[in-house]
Amino acid sequence: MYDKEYDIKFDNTLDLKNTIESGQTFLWNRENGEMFSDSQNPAYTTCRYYQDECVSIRLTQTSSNSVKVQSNKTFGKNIVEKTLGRHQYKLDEVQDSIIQKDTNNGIMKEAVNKYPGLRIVNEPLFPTLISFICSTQMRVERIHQMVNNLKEKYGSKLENAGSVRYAFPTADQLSKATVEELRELKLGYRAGYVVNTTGMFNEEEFDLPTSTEEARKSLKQFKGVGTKVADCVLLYGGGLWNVVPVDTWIKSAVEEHYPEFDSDSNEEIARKFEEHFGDFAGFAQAYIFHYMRSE
DNA sequence: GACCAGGTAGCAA
DNA sequence: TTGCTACATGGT
Repeated sequence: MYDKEYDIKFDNTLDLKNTIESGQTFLWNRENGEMFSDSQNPAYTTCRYYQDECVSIRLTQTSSNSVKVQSNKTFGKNIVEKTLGRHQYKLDEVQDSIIQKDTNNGIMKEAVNKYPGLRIVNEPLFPTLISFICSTQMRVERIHQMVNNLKEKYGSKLENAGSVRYAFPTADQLSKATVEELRELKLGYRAGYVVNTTGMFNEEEFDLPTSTEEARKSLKQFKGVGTKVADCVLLYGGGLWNVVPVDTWIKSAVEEHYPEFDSDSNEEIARKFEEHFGDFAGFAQAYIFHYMRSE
């Protein structure tokens, strides 16, 4: 299945497991065993479209700052570099920035020190949009299950040497789904949002505006997309690192550790957090989120 | 059996 | 604008 193999070395530390399993992306699966359970150094697989081709990828961590990429296509390497931010930034500079700006050096420093290789992923837009529409009022484990259900029912199947992989469906493929079918896949009330949003989404023409505010507004036109979901899409699917999605975990972290950012409005918390931490505020959010959840 | 999970839409005031 | 409430589903 994989005739291409590459090593990617990062300038700074990379923690593959915590990056992929910290609720930023639901597009990867462990090769053996369930996600979000104890395991030392799992291999991850995904299957996706790139330039109209279906690409299968297997990823393993080989040292504290390198991964091995196996793929059926040469550009499997490019996909991994984009997803994990090989060229976009130096993680130590990002971490220095948010720790220096922190008003509660205790918790932020602790979170960064606990997960020094945690990065922000950069995944394709449409799968990220649908994944986070599914995420409302759901546990991370079940979101992952819903995404896998969508892949298996509507995505392209890639089969070779006894292993079977499914790509997340394109908007065109997913447009065949009905609300009834999606309810059978346990999407609950989100089924209608997914059908509606998929119908509105034109994969070729949709382009995220460059300004954060305009981009957020354009995402919120889709059904099931409010501020929090839009912000997740911007951060994990749009590469906008200044954006801070505020959910129940961040809300309680703010109440406990950052009272100066607190407000009745999650949107106001988000903007205060963004304003304070600046360009890398989304990283600050990711460290706090993962740290709170793994307590 | 209540309560909660990476919230949002729809409606009233 | 702000403040309710219903919404599917499964785990604790």
